[in-house]
Amino acid sequence: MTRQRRLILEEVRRCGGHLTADEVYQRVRKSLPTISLGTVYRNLDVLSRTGEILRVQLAGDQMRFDANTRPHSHVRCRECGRVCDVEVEFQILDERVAQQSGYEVLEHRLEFSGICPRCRGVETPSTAEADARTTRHL
Amino acid sequence: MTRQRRLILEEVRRCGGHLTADEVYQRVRKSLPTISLGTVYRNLDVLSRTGEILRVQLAGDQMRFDANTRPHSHVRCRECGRVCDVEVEFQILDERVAQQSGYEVLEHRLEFSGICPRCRGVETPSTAEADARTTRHL
DNA sequence: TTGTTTGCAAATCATTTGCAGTAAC
DNA sequence: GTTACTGCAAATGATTTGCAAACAA
Repeated sequence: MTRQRRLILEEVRRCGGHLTADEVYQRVRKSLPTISLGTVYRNLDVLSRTGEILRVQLAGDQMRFDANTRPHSHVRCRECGRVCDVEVEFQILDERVAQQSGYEVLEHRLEFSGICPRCRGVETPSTAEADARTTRHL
Repeated sequence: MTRQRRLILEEVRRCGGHLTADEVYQRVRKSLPTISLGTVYRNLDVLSRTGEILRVQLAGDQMRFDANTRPHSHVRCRECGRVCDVEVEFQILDERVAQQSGYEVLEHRLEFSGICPRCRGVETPSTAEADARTTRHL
């Protein structure tokens, strides 16, 4: 556990959202200006292998890293890129897929997209609450 | 509609599976050796915009193109990379996500992964049938 | 000390783009 | 005869890697 690795992990945890490698790099650089982007990539890789952070791969977007390691899905806004975590019951889907394909299903990856409350102009107290758990991916 | 575009569309349709741009390029080159990869990319882009083919984006894999334009999901085998189409009922999921996030959900993208029948060594007549609808992505 | 990790720079690899020439309508 | 499309080659951008020096155990 080097200083670099500790700082990277702290930064991903502090943000709470879904950071790209470069975003992590820019943030860590503030306290450790000599760190290199390669080191950030290598450490994000190690940390996700050991299960301390989660690798989030949204279609057509860079890899992102999340301190919330509980498996979960995402909704992405097509207008502003904002991303929100959601939880969905999958068991029935997995069974259905196994039945159709004959595969033993071990994992699923689900991403929704649409228009977020803010872009729809319907920012109400209840949607504002959801917005708090949200990350903007431009 | 140029010769290039027609040949590219034919090739995607003939294969039936999920081809990468480079795979399309290699195949079309057999009948039109002077075609360039850039042209293939540009035409795959046009054809997917006009809805004649489908852009398939599996996590951590290159973009692929599919003649089956009906929206559908995929199971990918972790052992051999084989990919099979599946259809799943999403309406309930979309509603759940909209409720949780406040987003207006327009689209979802779902990918399953696990072990395919062949890799599990349980190739039976019924799984062989599913295997026929399958594409291998190495 | 011994294996791991670093910073740096160069390499990869899929995809995109600028441009001048060519083909479609 | 425009306008869109092509081939080529170079640019892009995220990610990975080789290497010698530096560090953590």
